[in-house]
Amino acid sequence: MTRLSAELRRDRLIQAALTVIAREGVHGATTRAIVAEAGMSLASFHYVFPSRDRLIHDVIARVLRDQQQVSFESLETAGSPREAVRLGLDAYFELLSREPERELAMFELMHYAMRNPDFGRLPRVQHASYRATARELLEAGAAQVGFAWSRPVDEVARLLVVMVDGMTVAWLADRDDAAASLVMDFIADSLAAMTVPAMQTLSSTAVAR
Amino acid sequence: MTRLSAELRRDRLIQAALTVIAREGVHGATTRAIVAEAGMSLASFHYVFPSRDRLIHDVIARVLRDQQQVSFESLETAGSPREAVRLGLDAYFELLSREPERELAMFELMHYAMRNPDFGRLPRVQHASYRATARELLEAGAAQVGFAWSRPVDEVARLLVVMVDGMTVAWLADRDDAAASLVMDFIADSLAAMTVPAMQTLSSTAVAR
DNA sequence: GTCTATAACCGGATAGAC
DNA sequence: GTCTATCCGGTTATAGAC
Repeated sequence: MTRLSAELRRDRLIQAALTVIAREGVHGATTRAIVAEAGMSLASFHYVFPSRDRLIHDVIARVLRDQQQVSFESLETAGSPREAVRLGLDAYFELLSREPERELAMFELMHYAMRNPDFGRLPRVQHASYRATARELLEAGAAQVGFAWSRPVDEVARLLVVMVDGMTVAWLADRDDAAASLVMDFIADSLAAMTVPAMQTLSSTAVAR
Repeated sequence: MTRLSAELRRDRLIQAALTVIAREGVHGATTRAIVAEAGMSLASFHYVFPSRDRLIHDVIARVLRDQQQVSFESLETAGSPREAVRLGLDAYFELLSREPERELAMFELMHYAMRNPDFGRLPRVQHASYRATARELLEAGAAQVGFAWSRPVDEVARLLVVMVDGMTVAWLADRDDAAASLVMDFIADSLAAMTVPAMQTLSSTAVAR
């Protein structure tokens, strides 16, 4: 029909794939389902992607790129480290509750990548990207509220990702909001215990043990 | 060939399925691959299972049943709550390191069940089973080493499962043993902070806040 | 570049002989 | 009860017209 550039077509297919994967799972994201979602023909798919696996690969890469745009808004009203962490967790949980399939899809994509040797180090990169995002948030929170982390921030970021991932897995399985709230309280308490009041003249890294 | 009872045949197929799922993932566990692993014909499969999905369902149920047999041995030498938790975590990590695909398979099975409405509450049950096992270990550890949990043990169990799941996801993605060790130290410290010295005359539940 | 049509294959499930 | 042979729907990928 209308002539589209290969780049635009790739973008649309990746976006459509993400939608279908969230709705039907990686298994249900067949090339047919994806092109139907994108409103194009099956042949057009193979004009821009050599294979379905290559598309899945690029979907993961896209997710990693886009996820960097996290919101720092929720931190602005926090009065204490604990509150800053708790507000950030609330914002995440709100996202998780609104689109559970989206988060489930992230796990499915990671596991799919782990099973396919062609995906190489992508699972590793995906997890590193999560930690990098967590680190940014932790540093932004510290700057915003005025405190420093008493451990290397990379360590704190890893612990945060571990706990948030675990909480997500649990909530996806049992959909227990109250239990998730309990876990978030625990996370907030744990991270708050890793902070020290800010020193004006020293950078936060210099304060770390 | 040799005549087998339906029950025995079911057992063998479930066992074979578990092997194939660990090796190839849920996606790769086709009926053909499973019967090849079990050394029987495709028709035999459908003689005892109405469908592949029903087999997957039963595989999950089997896993839940068998997992109860956890080892309490590692706790015996512990001298403190923190050490007890750390030893338990070491034992788990040893298992994870030895058969990573097995743990990956557990996640895949849970996610597969989440995507299929026919599986009903099975994901919920699966997670509840993990927590129940964690609870048993926590109670055994307290009894063995001689301390009590200062929070409801169900809460502690949930936090433990959340952290262990998160650690597992992270390690499967990046295979970073040192980072996992750091996380296990954190878990041990966190749980140790939730203990109080045992009172001889009161049960541990009576001591909980 | 984009489409329709089809090749080539694979998977779950079944028929029917033994 | 157990097997071989087959059906049938669905999947990726490609051929070839426009």
